[in-house]
Amino acid sequence: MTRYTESIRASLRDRVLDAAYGLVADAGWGGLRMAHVAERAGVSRQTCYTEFGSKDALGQALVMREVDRFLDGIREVLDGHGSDLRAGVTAGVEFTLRTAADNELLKAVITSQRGGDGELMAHLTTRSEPLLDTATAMLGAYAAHAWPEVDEYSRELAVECVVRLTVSNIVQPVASPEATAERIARIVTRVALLAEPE
Amino acid sequence: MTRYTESIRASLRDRVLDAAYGLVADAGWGGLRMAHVAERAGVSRQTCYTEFGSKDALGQALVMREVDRFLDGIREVLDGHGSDLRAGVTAGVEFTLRTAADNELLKAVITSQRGGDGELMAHLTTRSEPLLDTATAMLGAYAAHAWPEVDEYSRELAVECVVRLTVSNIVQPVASPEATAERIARIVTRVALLAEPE
DNA sequence: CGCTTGACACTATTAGAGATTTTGTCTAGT
DNA sequence: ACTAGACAAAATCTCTAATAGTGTCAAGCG
Repeated sequence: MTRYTESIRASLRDRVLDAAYGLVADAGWGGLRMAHVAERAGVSRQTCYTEFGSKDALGQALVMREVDRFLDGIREVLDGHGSDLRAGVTAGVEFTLRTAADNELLKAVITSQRGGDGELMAHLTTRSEPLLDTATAMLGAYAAHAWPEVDEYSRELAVECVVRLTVSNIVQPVASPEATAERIARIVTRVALLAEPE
Repeated sequence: MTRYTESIRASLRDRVLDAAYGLVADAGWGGLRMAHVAERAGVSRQTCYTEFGSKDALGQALVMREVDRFLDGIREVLDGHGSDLRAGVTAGVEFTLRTAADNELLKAVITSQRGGDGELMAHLTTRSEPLLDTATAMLGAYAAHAWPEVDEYSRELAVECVVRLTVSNIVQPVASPEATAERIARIVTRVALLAEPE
């Protein structure tokens, strides 16, 4: 398989996945028809099957793509803020809140929401459950790099706070993403920077 | 209506509610039959209707009782720890985690979980939504009393942390209630006690 | 009175048969 | 490498009849 064919195929996969994403957003996973996906992607139904194998497999590929994109986004945001952990956290949290707000699918994955329109998740043992673990690990590594002077236990505490508070604010938002991110970063800074009292 | 009749009636209501609680736990709200409730409570079906009016009304009464009991429990736990906020928070969180663990109904209310076996909540505008708000307010008042030297903003931050982290750990537990409560109290202490850096 | 019992209409839930879609595969054609 | 059409098998919808449950009434009992 040549390089060229590979890139063609990749763009084809992406077109199909894009179509699927839009249709799932409109009608939910249950209302998704392979025929519609094919049509919207400008491709034959058969091609979808040869490329993905089955509707379920297409679903898996879809959430895997979304998850990977999200994780890449987080990585990018974090890397873009060098050693300023506070700024990194603020930006990362805001990015996550915004993503969850306008990507129903990722919101469902992040909050581990079952049932509802996201019947999609019903059978996704793959890279969807470990999402939060991966994000936590990434944030932990970033924290270790950006705040080497903080002891490990405090860093752990802080990272757990970021993740849990962020998810909490996705499920039950009270303010804008900016304001919330700012607030969470503030909390987390305190958790990390205060040595154990008493 | 005499005092005596009142207490008789109250105990009758309680017996019926107890029966309903057990049956809901077994079969879910959807699987609950008024006839079974009456039978288990040792009461006629008609009595249930004269007392509560309808199945839905009985459901409301049930969750209201559970919510009130929970709130009373929190109040008691908090009051039992005088001015030691840290101890109070630890005990309160542990109480909440334990309650959620063995009271499916309250767990559903606390986490605002919709659908599932708790189809009960589908139509409860009453004292179920404000639960977290009430608990938050109680904790806030308690904090103001136990930690007067901490500025209000820091207290707000800390209270929000307790509530959100507790709910988060109900939804996704990683350790025992004791360990988790201890951890949350530690985090919250840091949030409250650290003056704003930079 | 306060409760039980049995009877009742009305409504919601369930079960099954049949029609209709959709999935997933195959084959021939471009 | 993809499209197009045809197809069996499986899933989903639809409608009907039967069943079960809710909510109300009136009669009876201590």
